[in-house]
Amino acid sequence: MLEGMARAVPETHGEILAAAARRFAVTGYKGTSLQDIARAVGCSKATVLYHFANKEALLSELMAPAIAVLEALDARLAGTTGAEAQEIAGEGFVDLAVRFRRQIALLRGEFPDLLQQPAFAHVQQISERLIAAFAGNSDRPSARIAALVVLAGIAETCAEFIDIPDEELRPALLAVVRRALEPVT
Amino acid sequence: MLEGMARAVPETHGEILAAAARRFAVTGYKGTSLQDIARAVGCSKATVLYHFANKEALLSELMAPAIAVLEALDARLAGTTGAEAQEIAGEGFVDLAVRFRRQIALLRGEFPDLLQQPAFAHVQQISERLIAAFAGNSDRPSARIAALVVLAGIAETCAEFIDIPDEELRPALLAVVRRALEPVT
DNA sequence: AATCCGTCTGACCGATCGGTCAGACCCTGA
DNA sequence: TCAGGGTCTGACCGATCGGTCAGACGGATT
Repeated sequence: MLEGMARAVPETHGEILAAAARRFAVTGYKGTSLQDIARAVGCSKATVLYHFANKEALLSELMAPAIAVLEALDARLAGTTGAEAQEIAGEGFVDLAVRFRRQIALLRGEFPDLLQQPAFAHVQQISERLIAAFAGNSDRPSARIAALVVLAGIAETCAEFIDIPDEELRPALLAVVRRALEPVT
Repeated sequence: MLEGMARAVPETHGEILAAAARRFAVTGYKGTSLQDIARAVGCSKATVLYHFANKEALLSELMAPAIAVLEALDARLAGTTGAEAQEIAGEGFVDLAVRFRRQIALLRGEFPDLLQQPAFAHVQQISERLIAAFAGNSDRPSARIAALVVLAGIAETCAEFIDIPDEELRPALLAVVRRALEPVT
């Protein structure tokens, strides 16, 4: 019955997931059809839908690890204020954005739409708390504007620089974050 | 024959253009169908395609003024270097982004795709020169990374804050730009 | 009255989308 | 040898996309 052995069967599931990650990162979620993914894998569209209930399930499985890390960052942010919140948010989000560059690239411009889906129910509130942390929990409009510039700028930059090594991207992003954020009064 | 009189006929052309601007800014270019625009105007989809050759022509006419200002900024940038280039690019682009917030919002995430279209032939090169100017014409990777964070952050922030008055958004953006850019060595 | 033309529309087109389904194929255990 | 189940696929579905076209309508010109 149960055999803990490694399966010799072709791991189509994983191949589809990997191909979808690659295609989504280039042409976005809406801009990539199941046909595209199937072609990249070398199977039929029906096979993709055999391994994944629907297109949204594919996206959810792809985003799950990134969302888990985002939730962990949100937890670390609880109870912090001012400069401490800015530092934790900056270091944590740069880390996350660099590590999950592909995942960030795939929701370029589709972020508001995809947030509606049940799989991303919490992400909306988390990103609001993240902006507040970047603003040092200040409610001054200029602080919130600076926070959004930093947040969106990091995301877009990570999505753009897919190929350069982490060791080069991370410190440069951290430097610009520390410069750009409005100092707490 | 020729009468310079004001036409009493309904200016459907302008109405379609205005409705398209509003819809595109919310749901993006690809995400807005000609049917959507027609419904917002209160006419048929065929009427939209009577006044505009195709969907791309609608986009071109909508983007033309923003692109003209972008080209003017590019011309002012020619021959500048270092801190001067940073200042001109910063002030000029913030101005442009604030004024044409709707136009920027509509190409959220679709920027790379839409650049392929012939109407935006030069924009690709202009935006590369703009990034170089933000970097103070330095080729250090950290300077270019900071430049992209600023450029993308401004664009996304303007697209997000559609409703707040210009007088509030502009100075806050200018402040974060001047802070964030890497000082020229 | 007849004509003409700018404006507008419903019906239709081929393509593509996400998704379904019956059945083919093959390996395994009885 | 046969039955069962996991894997895979071609054919198909309804919906929607951008775009086309023949013709209806109405006001101005002759």
